[in-house]
Amino acid sequence: MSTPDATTKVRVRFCPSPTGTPHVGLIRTALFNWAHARHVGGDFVFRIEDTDAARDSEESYAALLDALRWLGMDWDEGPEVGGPYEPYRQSQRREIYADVVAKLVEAGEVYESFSTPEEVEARHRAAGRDPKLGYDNFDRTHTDEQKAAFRAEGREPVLRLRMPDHDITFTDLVRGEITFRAGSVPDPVLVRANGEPLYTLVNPVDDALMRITHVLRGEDLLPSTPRQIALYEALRRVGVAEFTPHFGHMPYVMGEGNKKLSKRDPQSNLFLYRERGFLPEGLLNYLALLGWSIADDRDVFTMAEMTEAFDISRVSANPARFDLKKAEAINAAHLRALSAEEFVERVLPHLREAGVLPAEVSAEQRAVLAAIAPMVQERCVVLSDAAGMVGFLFADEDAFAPEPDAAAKTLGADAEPVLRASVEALRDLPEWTTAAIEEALRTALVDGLGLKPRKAFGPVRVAITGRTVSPPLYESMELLGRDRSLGRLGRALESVTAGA
RNA sequence: GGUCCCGUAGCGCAGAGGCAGGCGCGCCGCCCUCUCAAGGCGGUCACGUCGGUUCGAAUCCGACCGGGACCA
Repeated sequence: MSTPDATTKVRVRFCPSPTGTPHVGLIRTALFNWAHARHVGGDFVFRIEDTDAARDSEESYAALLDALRWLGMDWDEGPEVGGPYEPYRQSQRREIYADVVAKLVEAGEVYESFSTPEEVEARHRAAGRDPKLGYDNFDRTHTDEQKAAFRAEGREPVLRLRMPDHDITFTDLVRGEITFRAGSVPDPVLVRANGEPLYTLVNPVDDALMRITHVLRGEDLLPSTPRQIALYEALRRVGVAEFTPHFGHMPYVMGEGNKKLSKRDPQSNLFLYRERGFLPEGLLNYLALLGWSIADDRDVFTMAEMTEAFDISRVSANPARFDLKKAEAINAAHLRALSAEEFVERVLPHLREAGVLPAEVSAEQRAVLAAIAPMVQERCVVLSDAAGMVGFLFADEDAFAPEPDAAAKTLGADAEPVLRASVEALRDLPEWTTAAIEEALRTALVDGLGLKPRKAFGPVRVAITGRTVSPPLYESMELLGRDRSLGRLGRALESVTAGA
């Protein structure tokens, strides 16, 4: 088999079908292709396989571009970018396929096959073979008269590729040498009876025409590799392909249980992660770990580090399980690594989305956010977590009320003396700073009332922030301001007194 | 049914003929502590089974078992 030599520029491709929302497994495939291209300084080609009119949609197509752009996986050739092998949507390449088919027919690489599945099965049965063996290569040797006779019966033939009668061996970039025995792969259909070319034909033809050197794809396509290699051999003989690419098959991404992560599983929906506030670099980092690792003692890294280190031969052949907890942990690490300014920028859209901040953020709101950001940042796993933590700072006083669960837990009758003492201690505080607030509250509650800190500050926290879990209390109060803080403590005190 | 891939802790990855008790996530405990995080310390948990080759096997070979995929 003639494979691309060292002087051929490396070209990889990502060629999804636009059916539905991008799947994290699909994105992992894109990532490994992209990383390989960037690592070796090759081209990353983006091609859309939109030949299934029944399942493809324009929304899905747009979603694919949106996904790659959000993640920062730039393509050197493809939709909206162009390139020397246009067009990059299969739906616009039909004449090309017709032309290739004509060459294959003329060269006798493919043949007309008239058998129905029922007839194939019947022949297997009659010969005492397993009826489920698949196509039996029966139509390989028909004469022109026989074919004419079939046509006279009203039959229309499909076009099949004649598989070679030798073993097919190739070196998988991920798995090493793999051999398919001669005769174990039946002659595949390349073109339907109605003239429609199938994936079997179209995918390798485009790869050949686009001079793809490395086909890195999911393990599910491994069994189709022998017939593609056979097709490449035929395409080379008719002058369509220059070489047969290298193949590498990446492991499955598994979901719960022992099943491949399904498209219908919400865990597989890429955009759900974006909506929750995963960082592109965090998600990508996690996805990279699905079958690859940068080192045995490290798993948080940037995409620059990944492209520097990525080596397809070090990808594991084992199925990878998608672990949401781990994904979140990796994302949280990236979130913490952000500068405070960057964090504010990124979190803003999520705060607007949650209704915590208005579309037009005032300078004052921005300043408050910037001040609380460092304390919130290290408490977030995803950006949307921030909404619940900073909401209390931007709430209208009329509308503000502690969360019912939090209130039920900490604002009972025994909170009354705590809240009363807090108001007393804070009312005339000379300066409203974190340090002063802390000292006043400690003196009043811990020393004065003899309470454990946990008991002392719980009711204050809920009165001020509305939640049992919040950013650090004194800083929060300083930012809230004296009037609003005292107002909230006062109202909490009223409700406690009224309830008692 | 045929073909192909994969079995190292709950999960993800290292280890590829030489003492497996590695790293990260998770979980548990402790420290820190105004809550929750973060951080620090400690703990928990693994080579699918059976043969073979070898002085020595997670690693090479074979069979089996299990999981998965593709084709029909």
